[in-house]
Order: sequence, then C-alpha cells, then structure tokens
Amino acid sequence: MDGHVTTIFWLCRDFRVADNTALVAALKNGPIAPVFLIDKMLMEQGAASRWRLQRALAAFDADLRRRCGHGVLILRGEAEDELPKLARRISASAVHVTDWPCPQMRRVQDQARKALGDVPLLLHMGHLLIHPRMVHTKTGGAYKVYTPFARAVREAGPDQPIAAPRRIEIAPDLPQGEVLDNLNLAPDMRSGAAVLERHALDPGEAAALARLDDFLSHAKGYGEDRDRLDRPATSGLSEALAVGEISPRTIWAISMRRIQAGDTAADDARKFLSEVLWREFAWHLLIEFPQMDHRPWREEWSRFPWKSHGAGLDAWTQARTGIPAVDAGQREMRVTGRMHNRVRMITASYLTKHLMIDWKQGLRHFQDSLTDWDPASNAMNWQWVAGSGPDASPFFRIFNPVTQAQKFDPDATYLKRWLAGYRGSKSPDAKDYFDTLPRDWQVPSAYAAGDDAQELADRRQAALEAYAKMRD
DNA sequence: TCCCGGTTATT
DNA sequence: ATAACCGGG
Repeated sequence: MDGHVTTIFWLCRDFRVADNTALVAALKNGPIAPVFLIDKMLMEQGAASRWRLQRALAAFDADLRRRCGHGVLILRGEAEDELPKLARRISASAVHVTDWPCPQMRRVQDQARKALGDVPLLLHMGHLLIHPRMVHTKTGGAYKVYTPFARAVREAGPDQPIAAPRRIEIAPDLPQGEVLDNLNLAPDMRSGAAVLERHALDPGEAAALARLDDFLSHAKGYGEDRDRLDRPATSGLSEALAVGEISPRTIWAISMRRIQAGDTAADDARKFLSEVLWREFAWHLLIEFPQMDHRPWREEWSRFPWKSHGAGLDAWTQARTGIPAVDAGQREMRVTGRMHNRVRMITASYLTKHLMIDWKQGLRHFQDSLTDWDPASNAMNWQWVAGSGPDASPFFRIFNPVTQAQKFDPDATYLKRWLAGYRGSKSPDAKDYFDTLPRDWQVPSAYAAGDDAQELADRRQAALEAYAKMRD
C-alpha cells in the first residue's frame, strides 16, 4: 500500500458537495473517479424528473469543474457492467455510492455488488434525515402512524450535516465518457422541454441553499398560506430534495439554528420541518414495505372495485374533466412540472373517489409529469388519498373539488391563472398550456359554475357505497 | 391536511 | 341571516 488508493464515487442522487458522506468517504484515501451512469433504471423513470435530473447533473458537473478542474464521468450502461470495467481500468479499491434507498436502486446495487467481486460497494445514506434502524417503536417495529413517527425522529435528533471536502482530487487516466452538452435524457417528455424551461427553478446546490435561506426569512404565515392556491408560500425545495441538491439534514440544521436564534417565524419554520418529516416518513415506509408503489398497504383494499382505465382516465390526464380545480392542476403540472400540494390532493381525490379509478394510474401519471417526483412520497401520498395507506383518511373523506377551490382560492386567482377564458382570464400561463397540446386533445369550451354539483354528489354516493361493500 | 347537515351562538 | 361549532359517516 502506498497510501494513495483510487476509489469510485458513484453518483446516483445527492448532487451536492456539502453533507455528502459518500464523497467524503471516497476521498479519504486518495483520488476519486466521480461517475454517473445512464442506465435502464434512469431511462425508465418519469420523463419530467429525468429532465430535472439532467439539470442537477449539469449543475453538479459545473461545480466540480470549478473546484478541481474535472467534471463527472458519464457512462452509458448498467452498473453491473460499467463499474467492474472502470474499477479494473483504474485499479479502484472500492465503490462509494450516494444511496437512493428505493427498491429499483436496491436491485441495481445487488447486481453491481455481485459483479464487483472483491471490490466492495459501500452505501452512504445521505438522502434521509435519519437511518430507518434508528427509529422504531418500543416493540421494535416500524412506525405506522405519522405523529408518533415524527415525535420519535425529533427526539432522536437528526445528525449534523458534514462539511464539503476542502479538496477534491480526481484520479488520472479516466476514460472518455459521454459529453454532457450532447445528452438529452428526456426526449420523451410530453409537454416538451421548451415550455418547462420557461417555468423552471434554478438547479444546483447553491440555488437550493439560497432558496432555503430566503424561505426561512419569509416563513411567517407559511402554516396557513401553504394551503392557499393563490399564494406562493411554499419553500420550493421539493425538486432540490428529490435529486439531493440539498440534504434533509442541512435543511434541519439550518432551520433549527434560525429558530433558536429567533431569526425566523418559529411556528411556521417548525411546520415546514414537519413537512420534511412527512417526506422522511414516506421513505421509511417504502423501505419497510417495498411494494408500496404497487400494492395497497392495507390488504383489504385489493378487493376494492377500481376501474383501471377508460375515458375518465384520459379526461383526467388531459385536463378536460370539466372540474376547474382538477383541470387547472393538470395544466399547471403540464406547463411547469409542478403542482400545488393541495391541488395534488384535490386532483388525486377526484380520480380515486369521483372517477373511482385505481390510484396506481394516478401514481404513474404523476411519476411521468412531476419534476419533483420522489418514489416514496408519490406512493405514500397516493395511498393516503385513496384510503389504502397508513395514516389513511377513511374513504368517506372525499374532497369536494368545488368547495376546496372556493376555500383555498377564494378569488379564483389560481383557476384564472391556468384556465384560459375562465371568468375572462387572459393569463400568459394559461396560454402556455396550449403550446404543449397534441393536436388530438380537446379542451373544455366553458366551465359553468354549479352545473356539476349534482354529478359530484352522485359520484360521491357511489364511491361510499362501494366502500361499504368492500368492508362487508 | 374532509364533507355535510344539523344545532347553537352572534350580528 | 350567517357564522361557529358538532357528530356521524
């Protein structure tokens, strides 16, 4: 041993230098080969989130070049092939990976580990606030309810984030990889990248930190305003968290510091942290129950008579249900890649309860359309809305999409923003939507207030009856 | 992180 | 007349 051992730093998520335990561990013994893989798993994830991930990769690559003059080695291929090949070529002693603890990634890691043989694959958990094995009930099981889970995490106290490495040394003689500027990881994106681009938030680690700082400086009112469709009260950090441009530990530490210093609205900042804990809860559930994205968490829900396809689903995905809040939300998502959180609940409730269509169909549509797609949050929240998840709302909690809009968007600002022509709206965002439309899509010609009340009531009644029957 | 229809309290 | 509250689903 000469004291300088080359290791592979396999970048999967967590595109950042701060609080990156995999990066620090890889650098400990010598130079690194920072590698990102364009593999089957990546190309099978949703188009919008893949588009967003490419931006995260580009930002990280630029940051790395600034710091050490060398970017990320981008290889096309499967981990089980590419990692052993690279390890042999540069005589790497180990592979350190930024873990992404979802079932798809676990399969990729297992195959890579086998193929790597004597070269160990070392997982570093930077995607979560706290390791799942550190949080369990008194009887040793996983938490199944949010509130005690959140209390347990708060009491355990998340670890402090670790500093960015001072110096990043890159291994010599790396092979030639893909050229970042030539990559188009999301050629299949339905709305087209040009529209999304116009509405995109800045990618990258520095932008995420700046957004957190700015949010905490204006957090007052977040607790109530976060539900308002017409007020920009949220942190806007969901994309950055999904790709790991900022770590939940960093969010936790900075928020707590500012709460203690009296430098932010404490109750609102704490409410924000409780939302970060919902994300955490979703990941712990997915790790405990890997079938979370395709099997009902409560077994009895496999008996529910979901419809799995049909005209209702097309109307829902194509923003032509005729229900203003539902269509507006779908248009917002199509144009920006994001959807207001409450509108996610409203549209999801309408799909599962009024249309009685299987939540897995909605999960798939969101997975393909959201730039902040997160496998754990998406699965948990769909099951929550459908009624089959832990902490689930009982099925009879059916959102009324009309009264929800009246309550959380009293002046119809949000609806006018996304529905061209709605109450005379001429919003540019609403017009952007038409740029994304395939020729064969129809657009509702008008939204008449009140016409849908009876139909909503009838559909609600039908869903309640199906629920009662399921429970017999 | 609900809806709805009811009752009671407040103007 | 309407807001605020309540209980059952």
